[in-house]
Amino acid sequence: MSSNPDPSSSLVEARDTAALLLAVAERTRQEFERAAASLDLTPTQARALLTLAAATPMRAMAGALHCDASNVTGIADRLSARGLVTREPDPGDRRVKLLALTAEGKRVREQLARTVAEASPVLVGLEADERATLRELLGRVLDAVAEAEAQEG
Amino acid sequence: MSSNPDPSSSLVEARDTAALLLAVAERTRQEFERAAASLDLTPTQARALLTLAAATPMRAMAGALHCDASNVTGIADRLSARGLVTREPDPGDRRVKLLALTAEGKRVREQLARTVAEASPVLVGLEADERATLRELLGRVLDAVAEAEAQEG
DNA sequence: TATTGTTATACTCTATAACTATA
DNA sequence: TATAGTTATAGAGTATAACAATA
Repeated sequence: MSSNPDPSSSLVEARDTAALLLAVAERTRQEFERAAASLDLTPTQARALLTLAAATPMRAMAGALHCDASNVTGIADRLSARGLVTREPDPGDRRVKLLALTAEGKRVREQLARTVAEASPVLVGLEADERATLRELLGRVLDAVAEAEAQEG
Repeated sequence: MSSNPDPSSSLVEARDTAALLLAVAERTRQEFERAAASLDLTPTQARALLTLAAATPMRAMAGALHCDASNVTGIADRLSARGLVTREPDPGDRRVKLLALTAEGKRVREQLARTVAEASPVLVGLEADERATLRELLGRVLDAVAEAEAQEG
């Protein structure tokens, strides 16, 4: 070990990178929360809205939000009370209810997506070519994580 | 606009980068939550613990957690009930209570920091030189955000 | 007067367990 | 039997407003 300084210093820099990513992630979360609040949405409601590119079974919504299925009832209730989503029957399975955006829901979702994108930390401080590099690296990270997940189960 | 394709395509790629960062941030949040849960901590409790490198006034903790000061009472109560923190008087100002880690709190905090670092998405999928590039870019993003914040107030 | 921490209150998110209607 | 959605329940985080102790 002492003959090669790389292993330990590599560990250190890996942790530095992890800490930096955690800080940026924290910041991103904060901006997301602010963007959601500007539209009177909680972070969870905002995440649910962004999930609804198409009508989605409530069970699938629970999966997308990484929460228990019982939570989706309340989340859908509150979005529904604001007129942003409706529960539609699934033609193929009468147990299933599909969450679908109303016209107003679509408007709010688009505004949300715009606001979130505009508030992203990457829009300040990086040039176009640097963003390209960042995109490449982040894409690799996501792919690796997805692959690791697929293997483990 | 049509004479120069760059502005619009640049906007598109900027949004792609923002979306990618959001996805990685979401993933990071998820791993953080899992690491916290493995030590029977909620995400908020874990964030509070990581803040406590040194004894911290409750007011400052509220600032670090970006939450209202009234919340810190309950968060400190629960950490205190588990024997991880204590409330110490501030010698210089009798209104202030300093949150300080117990010996057990220090142990849990260190274990948490280790687990969080090991679970970071950047540890899979990136080589050392790529992590160096990522570190450079993320550092720039953080700096730019901090600067923008300082200007706006 | 202003600030620190607390309490009371209300809302949202979260998981667990038990229930119903369908499959 | 198994699955989709709901309800009941309980704990945690969140903000607002009002309060006591201290500055």
